[in-house]
Amino acid sequence: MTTKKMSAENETCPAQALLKMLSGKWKPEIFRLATKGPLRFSSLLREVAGSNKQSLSVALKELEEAKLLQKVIIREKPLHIEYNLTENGKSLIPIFEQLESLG
Amino acid sequence: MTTKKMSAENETCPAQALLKMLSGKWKPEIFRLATKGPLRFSSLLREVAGSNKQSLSVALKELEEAKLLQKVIIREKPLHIEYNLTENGKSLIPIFEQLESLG
DNA sequence: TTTGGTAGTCATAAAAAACTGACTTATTGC
DNA sequence: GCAATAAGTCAGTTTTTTATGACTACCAAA
Repeated sequence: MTTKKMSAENETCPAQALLKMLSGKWKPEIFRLATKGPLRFSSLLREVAGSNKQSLSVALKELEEAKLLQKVIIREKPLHIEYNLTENGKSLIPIFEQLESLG
Repeated sequence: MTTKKMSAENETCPAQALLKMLSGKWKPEIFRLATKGPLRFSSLLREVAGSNKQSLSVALKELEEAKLLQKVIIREKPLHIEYNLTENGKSLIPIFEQLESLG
């Protein structure tokens, strides 16, 4: 069963995992918005220009799996879901701000 | 001529450009090696496990275009080429180290 | 029980990134 | 001129990422 191409993720570079967490077309902006406050799916869809449900869904899931965001069900007026930064996510803010300051 | 899909790069997130400079399968490791000293194509090909000429070539070109690396022709024994960090590239080192420390 | 809001999933298609092996260019040493 | 070393390029293919539109699930109010 030795497949010719293994996605064995031979990551020899420690920074790579972190970079990957924020890589792709939508994750950086989603992360930035998350630093401003809780996110809702429908708001993102409206506010993130050019985005689409599927891509946001994938990006949110990946940010969640990377433990940068966490999903919270809000049992209120219209029941909905919020995405918040985890402690892990918050620890990335200073680095993110440094990146922004260089841009 | 309104093409349905424009790659208009609507980058509303300032950090995104920086992240993009180091995105992809090979650029993080190449950058990390560049912080240790000058790079040569053939050495990279040997040292970066699983890489290949084409991908390294593309990655180096992108790092060059992003002004993180610069190409220098070395007129010595066997004439060859070196890739060095630019000042711009060096300014990223602290951020990169922070990323590594979190990993 | 139908309607409306919220938050998605699914199958499929298109675009971008990465891989492979053959081929190219430039310089040096014999 | 001929081979060797270094640094690639090129065409074609595969893999991964992103996009589209239709459809689903949950709850609440009328």
